[in-house]
Amino acid sequence: MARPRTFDEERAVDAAMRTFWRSGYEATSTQDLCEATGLGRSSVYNAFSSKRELFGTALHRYMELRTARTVDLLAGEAPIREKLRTLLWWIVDGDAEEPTGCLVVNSTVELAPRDPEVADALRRDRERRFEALRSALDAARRAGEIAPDREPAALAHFFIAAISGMNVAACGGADRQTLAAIAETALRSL
Amino acid sequence: MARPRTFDEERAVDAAMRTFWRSGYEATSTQDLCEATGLGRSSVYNAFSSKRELFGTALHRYMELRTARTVDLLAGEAPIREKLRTLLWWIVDGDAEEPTGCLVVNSTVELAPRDPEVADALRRDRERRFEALRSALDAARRAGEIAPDREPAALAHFFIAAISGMNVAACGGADRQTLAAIAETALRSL
DNA sequence: CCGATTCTGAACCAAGCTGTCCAAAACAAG
DNA sequence: CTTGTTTTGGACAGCTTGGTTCAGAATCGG
Repeated sequence: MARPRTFDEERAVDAAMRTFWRSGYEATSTQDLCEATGLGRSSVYNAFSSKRELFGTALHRYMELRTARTVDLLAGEAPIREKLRTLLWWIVDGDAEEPTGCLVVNSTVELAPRDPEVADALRRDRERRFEALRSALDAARRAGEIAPDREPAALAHFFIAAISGMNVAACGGADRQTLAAIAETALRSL
Repeated sequence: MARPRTFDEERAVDAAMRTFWRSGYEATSTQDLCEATGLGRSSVYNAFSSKRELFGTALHRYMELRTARTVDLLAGEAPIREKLRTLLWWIVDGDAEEPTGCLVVNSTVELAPRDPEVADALRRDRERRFEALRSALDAARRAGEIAPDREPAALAHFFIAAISGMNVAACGGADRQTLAAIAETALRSL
């Protein structure tokens, strides 16, 4: 009963996500978002209300994609060392199609300290990843894959931090070899 | 032979540094810088040329203070484990007077990917820290403090990444206990 | 005290920002 | 086709931004 949208909303969110990811929230103008999505201002504001709102949607999409993949991996059957190696090597071999680094890390640094809503969304996502890690590590400990004196929760926090650190290094232009060295060293704390 | 400045330039840089540190480069307006330093626009522009330039000076000052402290610590006589523990615990017990996190990490994430000059300054600082770490680790290995099969360079990269990761966690609101767990776990990779 | 020079505060500027508005176009349903 | 609703592009508005200008205050050497 009305004119239908001529663009794919999911594609638009995806384009916006990459733009925020590459340039950060503040350095991305609404003009940039229009160009990235290929939409006019009206369409963007009509569909997403505001830059803030669109950022929220984009961040949500990013977290959903990434965290779901991580949770799946950790819930699998492989030995814990292999799971964690896979996790860390996703960062070593980035994706040439995508921006360097990680939108979650970038947003934590740029926005979390001064935006409670973003901070909260990030915290929820982090807790999801933490739980997945902790429970996989706990299972591995019970299965005797890792020493019984290792604290799963501490290890989970540690791996989250190691992953953040690798993403910061990637933003700083670290080469594959450096990232690989970090990954392999981190794995030795198991 | 002319009117002297009525403000302390170093103090002004310090105030600007904290502002960039707390809010990021883009989110800090020149107005914010005037308020933080207590100077008028003319004075700021007369002394520091531009926002970019002032940021550069502030970042330089930050890196000099931090890295000098780190290099001193690592060049000291203490056992390597103790040195590294001190380094990591500087982050666990932050400084209530100062913003959370680390300006170097924040700038690496926000600016390095799109600003070659900043990226270069950050890279030089990182190399200084890397060298200090690597040489301390190498000395420790020769002294038998750590296993001979540990690669000092890999460990150095790893600790830099771990420190970055802890700073990201701090930005995300991690509590002392979490940061302590990360620090202690990282130390186990020695 | 004087002249040269520098600093400072406030007004000012152009450009870019986020967000709004509106008329026209495009469609679905009857 | 008509009617009703939504989308769309482009113009527009109000602010804020980083940066400049300039007149006058301040302070130095002489």
